[in-house]
Amino acid sequence: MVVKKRIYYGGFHGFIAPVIPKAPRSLRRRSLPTKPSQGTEICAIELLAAVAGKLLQESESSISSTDKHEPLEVKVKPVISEHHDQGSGTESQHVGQPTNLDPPLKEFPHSDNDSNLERASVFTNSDVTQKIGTNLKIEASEDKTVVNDTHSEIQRETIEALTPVKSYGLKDEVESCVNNRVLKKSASRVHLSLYSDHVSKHRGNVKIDIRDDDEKYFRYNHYDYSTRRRAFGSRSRAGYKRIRNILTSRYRKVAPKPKDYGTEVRSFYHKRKNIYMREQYQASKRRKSFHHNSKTTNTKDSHVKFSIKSFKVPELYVEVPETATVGSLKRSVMDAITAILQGQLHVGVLLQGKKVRDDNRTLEQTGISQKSNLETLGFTLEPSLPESSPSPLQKETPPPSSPVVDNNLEKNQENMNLGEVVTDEQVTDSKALMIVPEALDPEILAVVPLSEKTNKRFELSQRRTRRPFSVSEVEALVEAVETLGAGRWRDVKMRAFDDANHRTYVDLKDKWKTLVHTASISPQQRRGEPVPQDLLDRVLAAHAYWSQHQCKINEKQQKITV
DNA sequence: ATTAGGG
DNA sequence: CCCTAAT
Repeated sequence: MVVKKRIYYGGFHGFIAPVIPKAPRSLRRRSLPTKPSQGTEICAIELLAAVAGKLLQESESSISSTDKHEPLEVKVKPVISEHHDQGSGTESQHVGQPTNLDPPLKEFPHSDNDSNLERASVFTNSDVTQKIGTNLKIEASEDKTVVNDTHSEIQRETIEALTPVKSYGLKDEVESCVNNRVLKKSASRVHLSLYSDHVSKHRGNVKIDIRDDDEKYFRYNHYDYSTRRRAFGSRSRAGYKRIRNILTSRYRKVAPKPKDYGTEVRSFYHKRKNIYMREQYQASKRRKSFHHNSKTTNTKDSHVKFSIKSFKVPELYVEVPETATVGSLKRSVMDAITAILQGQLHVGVLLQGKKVRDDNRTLEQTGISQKSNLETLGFTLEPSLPESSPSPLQKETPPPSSPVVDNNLEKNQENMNLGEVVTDEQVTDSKALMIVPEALDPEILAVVPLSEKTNKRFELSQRRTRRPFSVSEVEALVEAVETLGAGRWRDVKMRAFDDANHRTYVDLKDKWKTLVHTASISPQQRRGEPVPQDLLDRVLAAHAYWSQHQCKINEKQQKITV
């Protein structure tokens, strides 16, 4: 029998799942805001991961609401750091001086914790955003005849404009982050510099769930001011179960079937911590820059002027052993960043969320003009990585920007099993791409505790690959329902799909539902592999029959009860 | 674990 | 397909 969300408390291969008392769903889902315990240290790295997760969430939610350019407000409460001894300065002193790595908060008069938070927020907005943002200015002509202004041109210029960023103080920023094991202002500062785009566009809060190696569980700063988003951070436990289930499920054919790692896995689990940073840079939809008074404004060759605040960058994946030195962590982070920035970069052009593929059309033809909505113009960086797992059976090689590592271990395997090809036409979703600095053991990765957003990510990626019913399957289903009736899906499953592990009775039920619908609409409206009309007729007949049959049963039952 | 139905 | 409520 196929199990999806079952908990195996026996643990597998030495990995013991935490026993969680079950409560009603409504209660379990509720996560009460919890104040941080006093004096608890937050590792900067974990904060980094948390912020990254938060930003990821922000970016995801922002897809549907791109117009909410609100500043990110990071509600991280610095627990340990002390500013009492710091003199108070004026705020304006350091604004715009990002290279100053001194704790920025000391510039503000110290009061209580809450004001600390505010200060952090202020700092990030004023400082970091400016930095990267002002570095990229691009100008392109709208008219091809005047200037070579195809998309390739834009892309080239974009890369050139990006170049300064490489040498620019990114490294210092990152390293200053890593230097602080205890949460300090500079830590959050770095995060935000990495996500400067979000800083300028989103408002949110950060919740940090930290679990230590002994499964203790802390929740920090659950300042959920936003009502439009579902809280994340209350599902770490569930995430564990998820992972375990995934590994043990026959449906989810995740590649890593653990060998006999036994205690090895466990010790590993205690040794390592996973930092899973995913970042989504919302492709900058920069507003028009304002050059209306310029003399060069003719009617003939209008130019498209815009600036790029930041780029949508694929996720960063960083894994570091807990026993590693801080220095090596620095290098790992640096590697991940440089790998993106120095690798073969491609620039994708997005217009209204859709990728512009034709490099040869003019901006005008594509609809990119100063008059039109330049806010919807965006760019993505698309590193091209070496194929991690070339699958000979894969008929269609995914574009370099598409997910390579992520959950494709599973997908690839399924593809091979079924000969199916997953075509990711979600061009706007070129997010999942990992930079793995060091060789990564997927088996271990799956067992290592994952941070919250990783869980979410993992779960999201676990949607089963679509498997359209074949005609023969439909035939079998129809036959079974004809004899057993609609509603006895478990019996239908056992009768006709007992050996098809990937078809649950829910699937069969759903399929029947769609079959009935398909049969009742005109052939022109149907999609997918056409189902023979005679089968559809049988569907309708069976549906009608069993509907009536059900009615009769109900009537009888009613008479009996009355 | 199954069933029913909405998303 | 997924998710949930209700059995």
